[in-house]
Amino acid sequence: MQDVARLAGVSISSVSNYLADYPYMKPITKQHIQEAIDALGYVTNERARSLRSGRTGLISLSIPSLTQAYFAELAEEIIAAARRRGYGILIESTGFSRDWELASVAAMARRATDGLIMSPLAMEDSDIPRLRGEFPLVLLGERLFDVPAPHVLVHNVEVGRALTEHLIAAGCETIAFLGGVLESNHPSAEVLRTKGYVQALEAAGRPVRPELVRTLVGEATSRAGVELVERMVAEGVKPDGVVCYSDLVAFGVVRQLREMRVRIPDDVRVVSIDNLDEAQYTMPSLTSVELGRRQIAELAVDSILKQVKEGRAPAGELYADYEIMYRESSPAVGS
Amino acid sequence: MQDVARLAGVSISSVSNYLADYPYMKPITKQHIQEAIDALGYVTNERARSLRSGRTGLISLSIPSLTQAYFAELAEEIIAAARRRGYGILIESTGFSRDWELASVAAMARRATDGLIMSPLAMEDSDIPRLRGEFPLVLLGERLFDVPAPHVLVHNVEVGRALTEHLIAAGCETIAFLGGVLESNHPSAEVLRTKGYVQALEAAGRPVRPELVRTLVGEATSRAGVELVERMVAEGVKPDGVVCYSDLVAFGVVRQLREMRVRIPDDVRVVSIDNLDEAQYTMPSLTSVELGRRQIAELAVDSILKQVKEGRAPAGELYADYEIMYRESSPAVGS
DNA sequence: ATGAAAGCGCTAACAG
DNA sequence: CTGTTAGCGCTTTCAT
Repeated sequence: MQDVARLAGVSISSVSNYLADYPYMKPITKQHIQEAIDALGYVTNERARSLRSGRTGLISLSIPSLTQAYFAELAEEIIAAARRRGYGILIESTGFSRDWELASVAAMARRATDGLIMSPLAMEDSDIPRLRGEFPLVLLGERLFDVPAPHVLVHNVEVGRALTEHLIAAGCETIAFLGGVLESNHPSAEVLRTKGYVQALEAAGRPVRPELVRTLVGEATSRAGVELVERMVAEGVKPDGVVCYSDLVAFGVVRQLREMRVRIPDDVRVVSIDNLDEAQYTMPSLTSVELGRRQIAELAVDSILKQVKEGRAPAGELYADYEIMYRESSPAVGS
Repeated sequence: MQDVARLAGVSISSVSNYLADYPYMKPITKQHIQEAIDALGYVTNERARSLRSGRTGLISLSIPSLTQAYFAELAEEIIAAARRRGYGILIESTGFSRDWELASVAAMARRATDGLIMSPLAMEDSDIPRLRGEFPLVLLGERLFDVPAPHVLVHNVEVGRALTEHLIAAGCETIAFLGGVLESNHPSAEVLRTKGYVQALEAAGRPVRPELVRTLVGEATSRAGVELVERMVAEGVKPDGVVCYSDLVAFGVVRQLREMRVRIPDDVRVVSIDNLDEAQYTMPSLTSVELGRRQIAELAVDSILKQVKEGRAPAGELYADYEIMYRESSPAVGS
């Protein structure tokens, strides 16, 4: 920068001003500086800039695992949203471990990044005090509500309700929820989505039959979807409409139903949530809810950037819009 | 740090020495410093450290897309490998675009990270000069060989050969390669894997029948796999063994074969490459090659760290070991 | 075995 | 509109 200043015949601070788009500057001066920059191939050293300015241009993203397609696709959107704003994303994969989640919070004190977007899945209420602090923070999902920071949320209840309403409108008589949880006071995605399912049934004056709500045993994989269908059918439960907790589960559900020669959507309609890339490519393609990942990404990044300027934002809820993407497994019905 | 020094009754540089594990230091001094650090809750400011030391503790990872499961899972391993060495990973998703790939190279001049691990898929030979420079660099994959930097590679030819040999040993008479490319001088993964397939057939004294090598039209999705099978069967080509270019393609291949009531592995054995997480969960589970993602990750990160110390390494090839993971779609055969 | 001093390269008041 | 000045918080010789 010294060299640029010398070559341009100006002071070092004019160069700095130029780089910062300082408005009051003679065009001729600008031009000289630009020429010197080009001649020397100068690029600013981000390390020095960040020490002095207090900003790194980086945001930490702490998510459970990139191996889970939903998180990978969300990360992709967050990277894109950050880049549009001139920011970079440092990814920390926490593997559903409380220790790693806490580690990524602790790392904020080291000021290697300007803020943290995190999906706290393993942290406990007792860890909430550690999330206090001045650093910009955004939480993804409905856990840990008492943290003094904004939460970016998905309309889980409404999504469950909308999908169920769609199946009702399509004429389904017996609607199952695979991967749901009926009784619980923990506000997990499963519970909330199931709540929406129940609301829709009740609004339609239908009974909620517990044998139609099948809870996942382990992780939400397609194998789990296969098993859920096997067990349900073995018990003689035969729905003509199925809401799946997630696309991964739905992939297994669809596969197993076809295996059993059930026609989709003719015999059974299948709908799901996540709208993974792969949902377009299955046979049949899968009707699924786009949870607004792009919007989630933008809300989260924008909130961080705002907090960088104005300090930690208070607790609050930012909701993303969802959309049912109708595909072959359950086409839209004309209203 | 000032405060810590004052409280411990030592100089600021002793604190720095302590933090750097300087060996010649009285235990009592160390203890005082540690007490002061604990009392004040001091943590080093990484920004200042990196300005002075020239190291950021971050590595850039430039890959096409996290939406592609293979890259997402590779990224996961690289993040883990970096973390084990105290490093963080900044992910840049280039979306197969040459401009974004070049941007992530250009960003290195800004010194926001210590090195770059990149998968150059869209860059051209004419861009090679831009990859010259002093910054630590590791290339993933077989493209752009004339770059003066180490390449981390997968034994593509051998993998294609080993899978084909396995099918031959299993008694398959008619072996197809779905997603292969027979004629080409570009050393892409498709071409190399197909070359291995050809080698195995020739070694077994079998003819290479061009109608058995089906080239993908668009991206390697499961939908493409479905279409490949449809077209092949429509042409009357009916293999009893299938090597798929990747797991994603294989998912579609398996789905379509079952759709056509072909039994796997009884009528047709199916093998593939990538060993995605999902390969264990399909029906039947998929025999697939683990390309040694973990080793790829460690080789790449270690090379970067070595280059951080010793400067850009010369061109060279680092190979990861592969392993066939036998599953239901083609169980191992007793030799 | 410890301390003093000199910056790393840049930004941000503030003065002119 | 441009230049001077004073550091950001740490590491790193080099003395002692």
